[in-house]
Formats: sequence, structure tokens, C-alpha cells
Amino acid sequence: MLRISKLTDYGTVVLASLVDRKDEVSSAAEIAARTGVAPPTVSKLLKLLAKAKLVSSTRGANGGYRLTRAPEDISAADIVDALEGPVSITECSASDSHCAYEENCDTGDAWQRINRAIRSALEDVSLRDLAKGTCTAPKMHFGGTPITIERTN
Amino acid sequence: MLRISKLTDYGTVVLASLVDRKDEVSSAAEIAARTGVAPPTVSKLLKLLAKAKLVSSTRGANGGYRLTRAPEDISAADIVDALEGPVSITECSASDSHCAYEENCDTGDAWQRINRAIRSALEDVSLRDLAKGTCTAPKMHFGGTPITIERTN
DNA sequence: CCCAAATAGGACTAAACTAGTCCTAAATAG
DNA sequence: CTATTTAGGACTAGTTTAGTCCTATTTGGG
Repeated sequence: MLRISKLTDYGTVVLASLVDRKDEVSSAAEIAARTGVAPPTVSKLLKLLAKAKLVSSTRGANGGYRLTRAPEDISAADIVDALEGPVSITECSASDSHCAYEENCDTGDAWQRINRAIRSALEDVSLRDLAKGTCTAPKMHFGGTPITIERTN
Repeated sequence: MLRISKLTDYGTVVLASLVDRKDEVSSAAEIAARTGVAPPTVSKLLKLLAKAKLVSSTRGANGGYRLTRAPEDISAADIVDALEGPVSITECSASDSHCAYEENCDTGDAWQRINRAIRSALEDVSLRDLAKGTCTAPKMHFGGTPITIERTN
């Protein structure tokens, strides 16, 4: 029940690989090599993460990405929001959807309580916590062969 | 982020429609008429819910479904489990998957903390709570036209 | 005893979403 | 000026989800 997408999963791996490199930039290719995630996918992820301001980018030769904030200040909620959008547990509790029965709806309430609880759980875990190890991707295989994830600590 | 499936959403609507009918059985067709959810879908849902023992079924003429327990004793977690399976937030924290790096993995920890928090949020909300109103489905449309959900209370 | 009303179970189709790739443009260091 | 690297978006393939339908089984009632 209730899965985050693989992309988000990879996203944490990518971000985790930047945790101990606050002062240097890493190119998408380097990150791909380090994490074992396919280069085009890393690239896509970094673009999304840059748009969400979780990483900053430097263009041109010797360019690359770095975290914009300390790993302690990036929460799992930030990552999920960046990569999956702020969609909510039910259509009906998503901010931009409105159901025709809204006026006399009491249910939303219960779902929204659940929703808030989930959010706060996600907000309580920082990238630092997630980066303690980096097994998030593992069960994954690329082209049939299991990938190798390098630990960065 | 983190959506439950529409089927689960409809599932709560279906279950909610049984809340105040503890002593009679309702046929799938009746429930479909009451909730506005398409009959085959209702049927499918009820089979799954019956398999999970959230409803009991009576076959044959005048048969139908009823809740097996009081609405207070059915949690949102039960419903999600019944309709989506006990899948977890990451592949890696799902009970039956094992990643190659498990032995030296500390990350799972953080995700699993999130996972537990989500579960407990789901366990804290009962069908009774969810049934206070029944707008869960609404934003949905069938064949392009918005459906009408009858309130049962 | 037979028929109609129901559920059980599973096969199947279509639509939506996700993952992943690739191409072109713009920026920048040397 | 050229090689490197990000930005942005188009596109494809694969998977998953939603939804439908068919056949078998059970059971109440005429």
C-alpha cells in the first residue's frame, strides 16, 4: 500500500550522494557513476530537484550540482514534493481539486487527518537520516543485473 | 504524493454504505445503486473485501453482503491492506523483498520509521470516522459525467 | 424439482501513468 | 572557439490500474 515511486527512491540515492560534498559540484555523469543509477535518469532527477531548489546547478564546463541546504534541513517531504508533486492521499483532499459535494462532506476530514499525519512523518525525517546508509534503491536491477550502490560514508 | 488508488477510495464508499445496515444484507447491485459506483466495480471490490474478511457474503437468492465487525473496529489500514495489499512505502521496506545490501543498510531504518508512522495514522481512523460523510469518491466522473453519491445518513 | 437471484473466481481489455531515453539549445571555462 | 555541462522538453516503451465480462456455484422460492 502507498508506495513512493522508484524515481523518488532514486532521488534520495542521488541526494544522499551529495551529502558529504557540500563544497564541490558533481556532474550528473559523476553522480550516475557513483550511484549506479542510469545517467539519463540521474539527469532528469537533478533537473527536477533543481527546479524545486533542493540542489543548485552550475552550467558549463566543470559545472554540476550541489545541495542548496544542509542535509538536516532537507526533509523527506521536500524530496517527495519535488519528485511527485504535492498530490494528496485522496483526490478529494488534494489542494486543487474540488468535489461537488464539498459543502456537506465530513469524510474529507478523516482522510485529511491521515494526510497530515503522513506529512508530518515525512517532515520529521531529514536527508541526513536517509543518507545514513544508501540501500534505498537496491532491490532494483538495471537491465536484469543487480546494480551496485557505493556507500559514501 | 503518495496516493491511495481509486479502487481503495471507492472501497471506503462501498463500506460506508454498509455501516448503518448491520442486520440486513445488501446485494452488490443495491450497493452500486446506492453509491453510484459502477456495478462490476462494486462487485469486484466486495469480493476483495470478503476475502479480507471485512464483509461476509451470503450466496444465493436474497444473498448479499454485510460488515463482519462494528464500523469502529475496521480501520483505514484494514481497508488499504485489503485492497492494495500490505505493500510498503519503499520496495526495500516491504516484508517480502530483500535487498542485496541489507546487512549493512541503515537507511531502511529511516524509511521504516516513516512507514510505521503512516500505518499508525491509518490505524487510528475507523470506518465509522470515514463514514461520517461520503464524499470520498466525488471528484470522480463516470463516462465524463459527474456521479451522484447518495448520503446514507 | 426447477428457475431466478446472487456470489465466486478469474480472464480479459483499455486507459492511464511511470520510467527511461534522446535531442536540441544555452551557458561557461579554458 | 571548442569542449563540457546543464535546461528543457518531446517521445517511447513498459507496467500498473481500472473496469468489464463470462462461467460456475449456491440457495431461496414457486
